[in-house]
Amino acid sequence: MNVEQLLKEEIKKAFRNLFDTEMALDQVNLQPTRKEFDGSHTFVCFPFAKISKKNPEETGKMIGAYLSEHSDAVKSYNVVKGFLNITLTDKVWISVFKAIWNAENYGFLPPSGKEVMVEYSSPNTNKPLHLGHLRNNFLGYAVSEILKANGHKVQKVQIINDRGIHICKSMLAWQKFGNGETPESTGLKGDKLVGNYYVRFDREYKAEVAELAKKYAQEEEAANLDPQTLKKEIDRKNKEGEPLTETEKEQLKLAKPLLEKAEKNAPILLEAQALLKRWEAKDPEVYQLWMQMNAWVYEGFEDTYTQMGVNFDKLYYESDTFLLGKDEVLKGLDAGTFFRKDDGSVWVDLSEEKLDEKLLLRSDGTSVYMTQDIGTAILRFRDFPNIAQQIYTVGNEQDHHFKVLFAILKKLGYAWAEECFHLSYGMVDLPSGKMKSREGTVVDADDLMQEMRNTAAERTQELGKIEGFTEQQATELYDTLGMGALKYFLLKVDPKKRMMFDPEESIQFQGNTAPSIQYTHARIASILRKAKQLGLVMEEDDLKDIDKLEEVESDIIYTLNDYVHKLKEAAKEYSPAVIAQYTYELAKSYNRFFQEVPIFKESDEAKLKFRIAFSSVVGETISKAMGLLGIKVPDRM
RNA sequence: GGCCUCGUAGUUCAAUGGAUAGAAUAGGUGUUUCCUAAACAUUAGAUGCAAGUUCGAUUCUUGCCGAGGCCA
Repeated sequence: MNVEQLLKEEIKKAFRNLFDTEMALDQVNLQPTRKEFDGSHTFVCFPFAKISKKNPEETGKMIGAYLSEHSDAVKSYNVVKGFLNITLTDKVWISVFKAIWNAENYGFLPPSGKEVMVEYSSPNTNKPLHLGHLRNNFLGYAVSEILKANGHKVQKVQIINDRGIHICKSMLAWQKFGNGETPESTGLKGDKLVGNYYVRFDREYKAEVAELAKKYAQEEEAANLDPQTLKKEIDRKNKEGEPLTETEKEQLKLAKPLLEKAEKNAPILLEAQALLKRWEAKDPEVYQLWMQMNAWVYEGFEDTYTQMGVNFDKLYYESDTFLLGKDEVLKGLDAGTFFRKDDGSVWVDLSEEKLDEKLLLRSDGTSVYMTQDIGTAILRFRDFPNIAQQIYTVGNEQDHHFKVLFAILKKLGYAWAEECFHLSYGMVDLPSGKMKSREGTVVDADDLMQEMRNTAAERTQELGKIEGFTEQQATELYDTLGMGALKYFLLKVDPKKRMMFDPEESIQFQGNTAPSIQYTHARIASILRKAKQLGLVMEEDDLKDIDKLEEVESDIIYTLNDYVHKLKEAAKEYSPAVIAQYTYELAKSYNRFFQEVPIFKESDEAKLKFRIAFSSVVGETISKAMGLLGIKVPDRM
């Protein structure tokens, strides 16, 4: 039974009989009653004053009086400043509970027949995963689960950016300075090892740029100028808001072009570019090395994904799709959708879409990000012809990129482009500001996850909560709690918003956190264990003997009933935060119930059994909701 | 320079145009003869500034200030 629907029907009737007006059902807007007032549903009367030709206060009173007289469901009402608050009878709540309790698969909607693809993760293969990737992965995974619970079929995929200049940089540094190091020889995870060489490349590169720029300065007869050092000093001053001296301004004008020239001509960069060319020409030696280093990275990523608890149905590799992208661009060129400039580069004109011109192929024929994204999108729809929608979980710094991508696909005549969606999420900031790998202010994903598990272990041991646990059970619990805390922290914030992560303060286990919710679940599990021991099981008939509920009980039934609404809302908004907030509310109300209402002391057996069944439903709902977020719940903690 | 986000308690986050702007943390004060105190109860504290739209604006519009991003 749907309470809201029922109530709306009744209000509709009230309008018909009181004001002789026929309302559409969706005109009747109910909202949850704020807790400082009595009631569960609130009808806002202001918009209907015109229909009733009475003031809102009067309108509310008339409807309320009508309802309490004519409807079995309404126990009482009150009107505060034009807000009609409706209290339903306990009988209604009991039947709502019964429906949920009896439901075969409560919280999972029937199959919709819709199939969607969710892309998430999609890292570069030159660096280990960091905090930003964690938000991405948890978000993509949770959205996938939410869509599944809404009855859709979901394909989880990612594109691995395994080609390009970045991986060549790591390869080159490894060739030059690696001395044949491998993950085995160093004991490092593969992604970490490769990442180290990327950093090494950058260091060498910077040194060469500084050297070269100095040399250029000497050639320009500005022997005293050290462009790199000058630039650093000026950047620092700009950042801290210090004014620049006149000499510095003069020197900067001189140094800038020299520096740019050096950045383009540093020998190590030229070498990396040469390596990329050889890779594109499928030089066996280069290819071999590339496969080797990528294999290391994948192995490392695989480990990190396992820790994160995420997975994929299919992986796409940029090295497989970028050529398809080129083909599509050339086809588009032939068809006149794109145009070629004098230097041979290929462009698309999107001025009609209020976006400007965009490069698709460089003058030397090499592809850009856009090229391969076109290829990948097309390939995916070939692989999965039934998908209605493609969702890209990518940070909001790419907002413009995706606008352009979707516009291009539309221009190429792909109807499905209309249904492509960029699930854009905000950056994760540190107290020190933005994460920058070059400045070493990155929070490594593996390290952070380990730290969370350690903290969970410490906290649990402090509280003395692992009596009777085996070593393995304890380890599992620490993982459940630590990873839960981390996932919940990153998911409870609206994905669209940028968020702050303070490593010190973010690791909390009290309040609006996963461990606190998990704790509620463990308490419920404890009650259920005891009930089982006592052989207490509720039968449907027991519900007939209950005619009165505690206030907190009907509150919780309202919340349980609201789960499906939240599930739909979360899917519509692509927001796991909706589920996170909901779960916390539910756990919080249950904690109040736990505190206020005794269970095993209850002398009325029907009530006692009801409270056990009721607890069980709350526990299951918590478990399901947390499951959507990829968070496990323990039975003991 | 053009375009796009975002400004809410000390801090981290909420609020389909609705009521006295919710939580959590940090700070006060309480609650363990009772099913797990990672809990509960209680107290104090906020919409960047200025206009406009209306019965009503944190939400919509414009301007300014501030933070971040994208495109050159």
